[in-house]
Amino acid sequence: MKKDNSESSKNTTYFRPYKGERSFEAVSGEIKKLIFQGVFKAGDKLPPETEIGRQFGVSRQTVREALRILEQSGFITIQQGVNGGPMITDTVLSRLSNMFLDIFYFKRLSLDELTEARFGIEKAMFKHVIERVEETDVEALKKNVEEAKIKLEKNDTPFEENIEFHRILARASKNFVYMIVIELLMSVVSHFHSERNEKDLKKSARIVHLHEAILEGIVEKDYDRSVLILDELLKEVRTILTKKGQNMA
Amino acid sequence: MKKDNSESSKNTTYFRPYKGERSFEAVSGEIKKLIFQGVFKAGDKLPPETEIGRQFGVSRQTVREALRILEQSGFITIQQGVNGGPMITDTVLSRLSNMFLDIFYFKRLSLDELTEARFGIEKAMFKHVIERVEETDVEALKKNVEEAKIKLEKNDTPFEENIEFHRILARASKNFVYMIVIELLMSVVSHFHSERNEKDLKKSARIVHLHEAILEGIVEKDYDRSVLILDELLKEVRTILTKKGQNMA
DNA sequence: TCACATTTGTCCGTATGTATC
DNA sequence: AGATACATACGGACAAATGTG
Repeated sequence: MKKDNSESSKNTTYFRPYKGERSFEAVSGEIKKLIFQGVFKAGDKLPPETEIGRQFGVSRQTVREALRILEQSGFITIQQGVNGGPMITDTVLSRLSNMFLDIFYFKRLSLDELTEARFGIEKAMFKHVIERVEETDVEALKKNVEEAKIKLEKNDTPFEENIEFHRILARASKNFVYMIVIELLMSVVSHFHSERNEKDLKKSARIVHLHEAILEGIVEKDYDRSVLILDELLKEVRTILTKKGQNMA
Repeated sequence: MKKDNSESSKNTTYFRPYKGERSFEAVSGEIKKLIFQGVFKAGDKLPPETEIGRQFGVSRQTVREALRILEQSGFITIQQGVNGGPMITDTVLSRLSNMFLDIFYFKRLSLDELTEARFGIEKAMFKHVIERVEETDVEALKKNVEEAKIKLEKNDTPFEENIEFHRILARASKNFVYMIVIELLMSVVSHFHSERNEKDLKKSARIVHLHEAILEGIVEKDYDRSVLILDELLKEVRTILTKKGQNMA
């Protein structure tokens, strides 16, 4: 804060950004800290911009820039209108995925190397899936495969379902770090599927079939067999994803 | 843009955000697109805020909010002063790491599950390291180990060097996706090392020794032996990292 | 060293769009 | 439909930082 010349100087501000930090950074940092501490939880509403500014002793402009940062980081969303304002909403993972996708474009990465990494990571993760899978996970996987089959019967390609299968697997690993990493990778895959929307029912059916086989292996806790099928699945995916569009501008 | 009532209406604006998009989002999106297209490259300077606003036909305030987004995403940095202004600087990976660290705190993840995931991912990656390692990578690894040893001789703990070892390994995999993922994981490890700065020379020496052994295995392209040592190393790391501070608020 | 120019940082005031009641 | 409360966006001003002559 460079100015504290508020003529109505009854609101003495107890808030000071430390040297070198800009005011809006200090404000966004303070709010983020409150979110981390659990003072604000998802669904809670923050005061309107004017009120936040009053409490921190900064202008609305400064508050707005702070809110932009929090919004971009996935901690809040903002609504206009009478009962609107900034609201705590946990979309951090989605924002992280968007950023990863940006980097993917920016660095001109290839789907080939993405798939290669996915290959190794998913296989490593799968070990824990077999160890820790619970009944609810199996149910989710079964439901997923069923929905994919229904789409196939309607001559519809179950892209999203087939991607979701791997997200469910990640959840079943009971390791949040794997979940995040898989989410990053799959969000890129999902993005390119929705971009070039090619219908290949035969290949989709093959994938659903392999998913079903993996599911059987999981139920029977047959790690070796499951991993073999997973291998086959990923090879299949690889040929689909990398047959064209090696990298993209 | 809600207002286009510029009395000096000689600057007719050809820029309009599409319905639903806010002006500052449109501006940041346009600039980001130019960066992706290579029109702006790292080191280039963007025009000052006022000029950007003039070109897009928006106010300076709107430009500033757009710049906050680009700054937060790691595409630009900003300097005050006469030769300052927004400059294109590629810090996207660093920003992604910061966001991952935020999520790590926010979701109260444990170093234990981080290490578990790192275990699997690094082992999967290592297969490609052995396949694709080049002389420059070996040189970098050797240099790293030497620097770590020098620190040890000075009774200093080579935390950063030991973490950097794994970044170099990731580079040697020649797969940028692995590099990104490892960067995310190691940035968390680095953060916690610098937080609780405990000097354990004995364990550090042991790690450096294992790094050296892995390096030997790489040089001799002895995958099986290298992986065995990597296993040992990661187990060692695990005991160090998880002996306390399972999760942190 | 010291003034000066440039550019970001921050403030205020005002108008308008938007969603809710 | 109208009033209300909120974000969005505008313009103008001054402070602070930083490089230049």
